[in-house]
Amino acid sequence: MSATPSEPSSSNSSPVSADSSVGGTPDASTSAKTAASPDVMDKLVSLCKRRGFIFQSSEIYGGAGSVWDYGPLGVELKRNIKDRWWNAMTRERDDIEGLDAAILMHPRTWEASGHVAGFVDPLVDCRTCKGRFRADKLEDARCPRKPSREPGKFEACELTEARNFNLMFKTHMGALEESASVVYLRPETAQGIYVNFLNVQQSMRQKVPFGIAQIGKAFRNEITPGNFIFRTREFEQMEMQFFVEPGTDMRWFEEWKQARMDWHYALGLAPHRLKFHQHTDAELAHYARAAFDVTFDFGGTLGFQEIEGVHNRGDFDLGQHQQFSGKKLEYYDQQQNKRYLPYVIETSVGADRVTLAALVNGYREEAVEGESEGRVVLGLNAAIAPIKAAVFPLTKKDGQPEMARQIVADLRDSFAVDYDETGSIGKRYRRQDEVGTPFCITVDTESAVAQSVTVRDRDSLAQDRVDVSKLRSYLAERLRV
RNA sequence: GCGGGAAUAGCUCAGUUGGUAGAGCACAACCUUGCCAAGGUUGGGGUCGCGGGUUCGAGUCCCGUUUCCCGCUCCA
Repeated sequence: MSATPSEPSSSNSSPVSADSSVGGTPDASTSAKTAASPDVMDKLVSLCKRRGFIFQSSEIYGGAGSVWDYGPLGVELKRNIKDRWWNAMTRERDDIEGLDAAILMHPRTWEASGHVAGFVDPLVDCRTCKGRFRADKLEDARCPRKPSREPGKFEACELTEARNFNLMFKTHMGALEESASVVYLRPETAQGIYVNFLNVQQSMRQKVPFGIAQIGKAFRNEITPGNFIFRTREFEQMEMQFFVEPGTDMRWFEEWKQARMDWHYALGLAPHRLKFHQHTDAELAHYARAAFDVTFDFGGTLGFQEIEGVHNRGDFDLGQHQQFSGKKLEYYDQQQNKRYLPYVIETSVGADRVTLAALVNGYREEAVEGESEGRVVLGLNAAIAPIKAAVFPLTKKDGQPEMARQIVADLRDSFAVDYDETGSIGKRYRRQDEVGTPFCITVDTESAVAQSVTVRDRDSLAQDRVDVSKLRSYLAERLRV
């Protein structure tokens, strides 16, 4: 987490100064076609399907609403992003512990969190005036068509039946549905952390300030899902809740704000596409004392949208759980000899949204000198690219395929590598460009004798001649970004 | 949830006043070439989103439904 806005991750910017032979540069501000073009999202959806990144769920049945499946390359990309987050949060720090809480939780959890109460209101719609009203407050409501009329009069309206709009998925725990208790699929992962606050603190002998990190699925019956994997009903969150002493919370809040933005820079997201959005008082959630979103410019009609939220939740959550469970959740500070309910600084990233941001950020179409059609490149940060290196025999003669396969066998324990011998060499390069593979290794006519291969860089198209014995270190050095 | 639009091969799309489905690209095999896509030959793929209806006959007309897109609405 050391990159700064002025120095984005190297793999995502041109390693050489912009050369006219490489039409567009990876810099979105100068590239002819970037995700700012309204059609780029469509092209990305198409590319993701064609190349095995993301498929619509249950497609053969006509598709399930607003859920998506990650294909072979998509799962690698997303996993790489999650691993990066996990390492930055837990492995590289002493003051954050990992957790994997269950999706199904005690139903009282959601009463305490406010999710049940906040969304039980039955609503009615009017087919005529398009108004929407709370069914239990109809007598106070007015038809927007006739605002001067008395409240509660709806003779011109055609009201629908009252419907519940709870965003939580509901199911039953227990085999017999009648006698089983209602449970919910968690609408956020955070509560699994709060209820385990003392378990983690005591078992790991942590002292406040410390954090708990978790990656997991969450579910919301969104009224308006859409925009590919941006808003889906099943999604994955990467959440870290940092517990601090009251009074120190705003300092930690600022620290985490910056740390999280730095993480996105280091991921390779273009600095000019990232910015904070501060929640206004009206936007602040019921639990929040302060909130900033990290927003990313997805281009087109989407524009800047939230990919992460950094919230100061105060002691709302621990306080609620303490009240609803009847169990003390206070932390005992031995040095100061005092008990208190810690405040919580929450950082909550949408894993799917960051994945989409990385795809949008990386997508570019470039002109190539001497060609009518250019190439499509997925300029992913090398560290998150699903395939790190592809190995090709230049020809199928002279034992080149065998040598190439041997290189694949030698590298695959450390890197995700791919072998391809079909089509022309140029076509194979293009195929790899399209899925963001940073390096292509080619076994050519000199390779057998010289015991060396060419390594071609995705962004610069430059080729290095590298000894086979040094391939591993050559790649390792360049993939550590 | 409301209004509008759309759905035909993996992708992008044709398909006439209803007459049993096509192209380009992609993909696979073989031949050829060999460092930046498109050479040659051959081939696999679609019950036209799904379900009804009208008709001798439906990709085409009608109804319903699902999914996606655009607006509105909603949004922890």
